[in-house]
Amino acid sequence: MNPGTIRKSLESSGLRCTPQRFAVMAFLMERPGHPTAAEIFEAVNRADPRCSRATTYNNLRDLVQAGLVREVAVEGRAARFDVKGLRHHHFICDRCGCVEDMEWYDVPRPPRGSLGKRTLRQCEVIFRGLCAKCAVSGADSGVRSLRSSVEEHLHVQRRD
Amino acid sequence: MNPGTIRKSLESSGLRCTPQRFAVMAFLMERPGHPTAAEIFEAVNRADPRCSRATTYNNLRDLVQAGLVREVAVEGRAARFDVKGLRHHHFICDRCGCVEDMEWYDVPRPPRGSLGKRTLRQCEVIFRGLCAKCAVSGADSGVRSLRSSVEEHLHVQRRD
DNA sequence: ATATCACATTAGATTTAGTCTAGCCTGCTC
DNA sequence: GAGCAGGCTAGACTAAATCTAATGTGATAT
Ligand SMILES: [Mn+2]
Ligand SMILES: [Mn+2]
Ligand SMILES: [Zn+2]
Ligand SMILES: [Zn+2]
Repeated sequence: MNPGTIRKSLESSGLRCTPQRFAVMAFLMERPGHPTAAEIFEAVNRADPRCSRATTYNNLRDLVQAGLVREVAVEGRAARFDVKGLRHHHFICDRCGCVEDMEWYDVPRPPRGSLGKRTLRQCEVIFRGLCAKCAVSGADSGVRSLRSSVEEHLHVQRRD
Repeated sequence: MNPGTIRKSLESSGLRCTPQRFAVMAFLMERPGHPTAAEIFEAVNRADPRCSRATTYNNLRDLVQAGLVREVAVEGRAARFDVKGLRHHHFICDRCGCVEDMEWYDVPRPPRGSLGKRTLRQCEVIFRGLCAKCAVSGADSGVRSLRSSVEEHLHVQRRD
């Protein structure tokens, strides 16, 4: 990824291009696998120890606020981060918690009236299930299959 | 809510109906506002100090695994819990982080082929924006409006 | 050139949210 | 009533993230 591009995207969002902020952004761009804050800190700090933990977290916060980076919360696991390139949805694995990109498509807005006084900014879809790796290996362990076997036994329809 | 109903739903999911487990479930049913684990612990423990923190968390884990309760992760905040009654989606407030129920509707499945070897269990929609309270009070502060003003200034289209 | 100011960064302490441990209790079966 | 499994407890522990108080950096003003 061209350094000039990162520089420009930072500055056009009103953020100064400091070495630390640049490094966080560059790492996110060259590693599109939704790393956690801890992973980002470790990698950036190893490459250049001039970026402390507090700075990594501060910069992630700033990048999210500026709309350049997305934070993805995952149940029971550390948050993951994602440079906002092309629009996309997310698939989250029930077993390993990994986050994967899914092709984007338009989501129908909520039915008229159900919104009340709320202000809608975004509709996103989250797909859940087993990632390719988890679906293949030992397809019969983990949360997902525990659930399945309970339901199978009870002939119950799960409601989400 | 009828105690018998709770009892039955626990047992038909293969969970024993202990006083502590019942209390957690009962609290979730009579307080449909997506409380955090800490709130649940505090309330249940106050009503009956025989339910410790570990037990509250263990029971929440068991209830989620059994499919009776849903856990909702929220960026930068504690997870929230939700009894699975009628199907519904969620609205999460950008500013205060509250989680609100939204009328359910069918979500189009991901386009054929984009799923690969993954196993799909669920598609859920998450709406984001400002809740009624936050939309009304001081509609011009907070993350949302910082973003908006940056974009307005730059004439930039946000991509999610 | 020097002062000033806002913003950025730092190491490490602190808080928050949740998990783990080791032992005890309770109800069921033999 | 011994044995056993599941459940419960207090409190220690851990992971993730935030806060604090001090320092650094670079732009502008004098
Ligand atoms: Mn992504
Ligand atoms: Mn809900
Ligand atoms: Zn997986
Ligand atoms: Zn709100």
